[in-house]
Parts: sequence; structure tokens; C-alpha cells
Amino acid sequence: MPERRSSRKDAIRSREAVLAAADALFARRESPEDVTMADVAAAAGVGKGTLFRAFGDRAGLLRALYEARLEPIRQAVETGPQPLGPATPPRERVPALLDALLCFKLDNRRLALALEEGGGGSPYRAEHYERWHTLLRSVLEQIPGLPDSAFTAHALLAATRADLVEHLVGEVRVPRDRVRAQLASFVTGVLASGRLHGSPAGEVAEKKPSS
Amino acid sequence: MPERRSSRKDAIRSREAVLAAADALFARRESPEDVTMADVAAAAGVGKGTLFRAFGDRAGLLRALYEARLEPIRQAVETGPQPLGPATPPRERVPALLDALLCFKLDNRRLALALEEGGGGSPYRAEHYERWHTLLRSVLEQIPGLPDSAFTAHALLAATRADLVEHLVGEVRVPRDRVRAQLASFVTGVLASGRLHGSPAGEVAEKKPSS
DNA sequence: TTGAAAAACGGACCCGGGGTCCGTATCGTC
DNA sequence: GACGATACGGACCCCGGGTCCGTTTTTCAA
Repeated sequence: MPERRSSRKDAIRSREAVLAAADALFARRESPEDVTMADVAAAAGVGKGTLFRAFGDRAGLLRALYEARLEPIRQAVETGPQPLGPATPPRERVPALLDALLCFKLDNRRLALALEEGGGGSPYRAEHYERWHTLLRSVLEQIPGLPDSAFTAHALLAATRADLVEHLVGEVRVPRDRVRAQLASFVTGVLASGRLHGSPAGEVAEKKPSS
Repeated sequence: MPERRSSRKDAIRSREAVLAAADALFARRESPEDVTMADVAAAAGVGKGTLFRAFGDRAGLLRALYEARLEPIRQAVETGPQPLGPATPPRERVPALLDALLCFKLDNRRLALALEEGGGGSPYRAEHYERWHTLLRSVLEQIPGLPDSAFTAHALLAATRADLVEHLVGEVRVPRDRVRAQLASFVTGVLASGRLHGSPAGEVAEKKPSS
């Protein structure tokens, strides 16, 4: 599987060595922030210069790792069978998407954590977030009765934030399947609410904040 | 209002100078991470040593600022009148609480952002989060039909995350009241879903993740 | 095959920011 | 006013991300 065209083969080997080493390191170490770039370089048997030339900066490395790991799910979502694929009816697809995302973060806790917090500024500017949000939004839009699909998409995605997942699984020690069930239940609730009212909300109580 | 007992008055003056300076800086500067400790010290007319003795570390300063700002809301929630106070019926209090929190983050975007991301590890270990979560959880518990109040509380709080708020208001330029309305609507939906089923969810589709 | 230009390598180096240390200044008490 | 206790401040240390450049490897044309 030839990857980078017009790249020297030693460059490609380095790149892959780094990817593998970083993956291993993030999986092994407790906290993402004590995986240093020098560590990664050393573990990959490569100089720091090489590492930074290949990925630009720390965020670049994280992104590359993340995308690589996410690829199968992306495929399944874009062109796969039910319940992730495009042919799935919205009410079924939304929970499936969120469950898939949750599972991904459960399986790649440290990595997701590293990307979302250290990833150079807001996670909301990352294009992988953009992708999930756009997708989820458009699927939600096909469900009648939901108030604001853009915001709802944000809110649902927020329920799968890496640090929340880490907190639940790593600190509170909630078992994996329990978290999945809770999220599923929450999503169900949100979707079900659409059944009740045509277009709720609108006015909100008067409020005079301190500032 | 005498604050710290058994502290020398110059210490108190320094402490307050720092608090004020930091507050101003975080409000003025675009991104929280380009407010440096040295900046704060300089702006307060104080040495770095003083600053660190007073607050321990960066996270400590952020926490102190945050708590100070949050104090009025805390009061209103613990011993205040409706709709924030304890006498409010749950179905009404939950949206009020979340709206108050949202407003707070809208009014203190940079600060909340700084605390949540740079605040030394997971925001979920911070005791102010703990407080909100415990409170929200207990109020949710009084509403029959909601699946798992602990998780629901997390999920609702996640919808007010500082970086999401910042994204919506600062990037997408959604007007303040719109965001409030959207959140309100979302919360309404979540609460309403309890009306439908006694104890939903439970089983979740089989899934074999990559790892 | 070869030789030279292009591309990649690697680690010494730089820089900026969080946090510490300790000699000096201030406070508070007797 | 003198002395112990406390706070001050900024020079200093450390560590991690990112850069630079002399050296090595690859590639390709002659």
C-alpha cells in the first residue's frame, strides 16, 4: 500500500516508525502530557528534527494518529452498511453514530484526551470535529420536531468528550457497557423529545448577570 | 469584608492586587494562554515570588478568580429565591441552574476557558465541577422517569463547556440570547423525555471495536 | 557505474514559561 | 526601637516544544 508519493522511502519508514512508537507510548503512559516529543523520537529511534519535519508540530502528530485510528469508522459511516451507513433511518443512525464515537474514545482514551486538550487551541476548530458535527447535524435535521439541530449536535457530541469519558471510566470506574447504555439512553431521550412539541422554547427568563 | 485571618496586611493587599490584575488581563487578552504568570505579576506590580506564594500555582490563581466570580451565583443557588434557590420545583430549577451557569460562562469566557483547559488536568476533578454535578444530580433525581441522573447531569453540564460556549459565541457568532434559548430548549427536551417511558434503554447493539 | 543535486537525518541548540530560592524589606509585637 | 516572624521580588533553574545546520542517504541522469 504505497502512501506518500514523491517521498523518499526512508522518510516514509521514519514516518511510520514514529506513528507506531507514538501510538504505543500514548497507550502505555498514564497521562498524555507526560509523553514528550523527545520520548516519541527516542522510542521511534529517530531524531527530533525528523519527527518535526514529518508532522509539523505536536498537534500534527496527534492529528495524524487520530485520523489513522478513525479511518475504519469513517469508512463505515460514509459507505458502510447499517446501522452506521447512510442508508440507516435517522432515528436509528444517530444513536449508532454516537455509540461508535463513544466506543472509539473508550478504545483510544489517552489519544483522544491528548488531542482534545493539548491539541493546540479549541477542539472545535479541528476538522474532524467539524466532520462529526456536520454529519450529525444533517442526520438530526431529518428528524422532525427537534428544535435546533446544530446546537443539539454540539450538545450530543459534548456528551462524548474525551475527558468526560476518561473521568467516568478511569476515575469513577463505570464499566464500559454501562457508559454506553447511559449514553444510548440519554440520546434516546433527546430524540424522543421531538415527538412532543412542534417548536418549543424561544423565550427565556430575564436575567441580569453580574458583569 | 476582612478575608484572610492571620495574614499580614501587605500580603492581603498583594493578593487582591494580583486578583484584580489577573481579572483585567484575562478579560483583555484574546486567548488565556498568552496571559503569562510574569504578565500577571508585572500588571499587579508584584514579584513572581509573591504571586506564587499567594496562590501556589497557575491553577490556584485561576481557581481563586473563578470562585470569587462565582460567589454570587453560589449564594443565589444555595440560599436564594426562585428560580435558582432550593425552594424551586425541580422541573423549573434545572433549566434555571443551567442558564445561570451558561450566563456565567458567557460573562467570563476567557476565565472559564483558562480554567477548564489549562487548569491542571481534567476539569472533572475540580471541586467546583463536583459541586455543580452533585447539585444538578440531586435535583434531577427528584424528577421521576429520568434514566440515570448522574450521567444526565454530566451530559447537561457538558453542553455548557467553556470551549463550546467560546466556539459558538466567539467563532460562529451566535448571539448570546440565541445560545441561551438553544440550551433552554435542549434542556426542556431532555427533561420532557422522562414523561414518556419509565426506564428506557438498557440493551445496546453489539459492537466489536477495532482495538 | 558514478557523481552530484535533492531530500532527509539527528541532535545540539534556542526560547519562553512555570515554578523555586534566598537575601532583603516590611510588619507587628513587646 | 529592637527583634522575630512574615512577606517581598527577581535572578535563577528546569523542562519541553520547536529550529538549525553540518552530515548522510537517496535518487537520477549521464
